[in-house]
Amino acid sequence: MMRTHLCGELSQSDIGEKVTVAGWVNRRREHGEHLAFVDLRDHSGILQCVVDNQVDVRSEYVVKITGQVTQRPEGTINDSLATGQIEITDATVEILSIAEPPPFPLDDRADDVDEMVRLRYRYLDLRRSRMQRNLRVRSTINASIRNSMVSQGFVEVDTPLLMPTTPEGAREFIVPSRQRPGSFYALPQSPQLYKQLLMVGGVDRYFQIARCLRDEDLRADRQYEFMQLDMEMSFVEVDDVLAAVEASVLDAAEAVTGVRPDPIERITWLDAMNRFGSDKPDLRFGMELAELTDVFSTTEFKAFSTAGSIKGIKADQAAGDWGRNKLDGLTDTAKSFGAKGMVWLKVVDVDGGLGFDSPVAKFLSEVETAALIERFGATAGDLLLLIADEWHTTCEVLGELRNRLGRPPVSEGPYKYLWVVDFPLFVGADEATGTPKPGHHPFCHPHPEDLDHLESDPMNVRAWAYDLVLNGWELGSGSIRIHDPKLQQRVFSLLGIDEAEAQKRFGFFLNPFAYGAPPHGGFAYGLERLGAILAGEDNIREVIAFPKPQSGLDPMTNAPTEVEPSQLEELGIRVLPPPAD
RNA sequence: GGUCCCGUAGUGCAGUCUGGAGUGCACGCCGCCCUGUCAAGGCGGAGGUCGCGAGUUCAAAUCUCGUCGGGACCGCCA
Repeated sequence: MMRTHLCGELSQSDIGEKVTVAGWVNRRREHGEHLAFVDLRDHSGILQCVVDNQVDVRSEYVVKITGQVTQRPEGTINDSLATGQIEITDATVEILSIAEPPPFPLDDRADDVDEMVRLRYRYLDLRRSRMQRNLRVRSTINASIRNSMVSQGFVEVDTPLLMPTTPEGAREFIVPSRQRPGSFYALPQSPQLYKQLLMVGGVDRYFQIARCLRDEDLRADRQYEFMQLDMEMSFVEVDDVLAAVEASVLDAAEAVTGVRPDPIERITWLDAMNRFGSDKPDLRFGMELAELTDVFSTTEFKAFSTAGSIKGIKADQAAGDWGRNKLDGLTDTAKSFGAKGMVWLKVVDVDGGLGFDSPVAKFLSEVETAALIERFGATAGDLLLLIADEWHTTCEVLGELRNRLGRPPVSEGPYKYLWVVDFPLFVGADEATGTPKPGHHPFCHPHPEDLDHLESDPMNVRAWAYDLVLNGWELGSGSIRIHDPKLQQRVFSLLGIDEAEAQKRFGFFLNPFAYGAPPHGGFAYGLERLGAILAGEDNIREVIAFPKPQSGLDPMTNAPTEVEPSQLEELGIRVLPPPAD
């Protein structure tokens, strides 16, 4: 070994030892001809070495230093450094690599550097303690999840990256076949189909730390490629799946933070929408939606009299923070989410009681005003926001407004995990055909209590489908799957898919179910999202070694690149000229 | 496909509204000095296509239009 110790693991108990450490020169401080301090950095920390200033070492030089661990002289102890009690003296320095000055400081100041610069030089960015910590958070999560799943009797199985294209769901990355020019593989959006076939194959409990790829626009919480803990179990009900997933998530969280979270609360999708206006509510703050439809049952106010659902939220003592311009902006926000408008009311003192400062105050009766104040428990200085629309829009818009007004950054504590259960089987309808669209995916098992009205009232059929939410981010989702071909065909029929089309689109997946499929269900959750939140980051790029910016163009490798004409020739591919505008 | 914000030295910024010579700050870098510093200190120095291209103007970092790049979000992500 080239070294005897890591920089960060040395302490006062090593005083007197002769050691060899190696790493990068974090900083050098010169003090005349024969004295300089070199702060040596490796992934474990920083260690001060006292060296002869005749040695020419500069920032980011890679050096090996041999010397004696020594107690620092009185008055020179650095409390802000973990190794601040000690230093290496009688040091001999061997330069292993020289280095150009880095394009940006490799300390906390780089947090403010343009992210493109960091990504272009990601290999330098990764030397920083923040990135080292974040990669190790990811590693800890993977290790504890793997351990948790194995200890629960799950079997780790790899599934193919090259698979057939499937028409449903996210846009796929496709890979041309050389041996069959004109045909293509698709990279998996998830191992969904394979893991269900593993259940048919008797694996019983499967898991995989799986790479998934989706060719959809990038976001703070979305990359083209991401990792998920993917799992599937046979002979189980909803509670069994949730318990297995919960154990792995809590194990991972405990391993990273040192604190085991409380058992995860559950809420139904319907309650989540009614109370928080979201299917991924952030429970770190209140500001729940208040039901107001009944308050306005006989109202003269036109905008309210025709609405199917009226709800509102209250921002405590926020009236002063929201002037006309900002409220107009908030109204535009509400409209951009589909609302026809937004009513704001500032609660003010009027003689003998409370009233409203609002453009619509004059349209509200005394009874309605009093009922609103009472329903919200409002006091002077509060700001009320009301939305009147069809139920789903009312909820969703208020959920968005609630987040705008009250939501802390996702990375801020405390951690609030939440199961959202009983999702609807169908959400909305296809505009062209009028048939319902699957809420989760077409293989999701309807709730047995709702099977009697599957055909007569499909939009009110619940699914055995569930999501895991952390601080308002969807970590993952899952469901109990349909294992009975007859039930599967009922669902397909509702989706407007006849047997011939089902065979064509999903045949390779459905036919195996004729050979004896066990009841089964599963789940998958995103490891970058969990990692980011546990690492205190609000962007998953910060916990990915080599992420891509929103354009998907890699500033470090310049991918994607053009390929040689001969490569295209071999694949039977001709590229169209760029479209003329 | 859309909305909003950003782009000035290697890095972070000020200057832009109200046009007047690349005017400036901090860090970093290079050289010299310095034997107890620790995001050391002192002195000196180098470093600029104000993202790019048009337009307006006697004059553009500054105003206008376009374009490129980046970010947040909507659509999209079964």
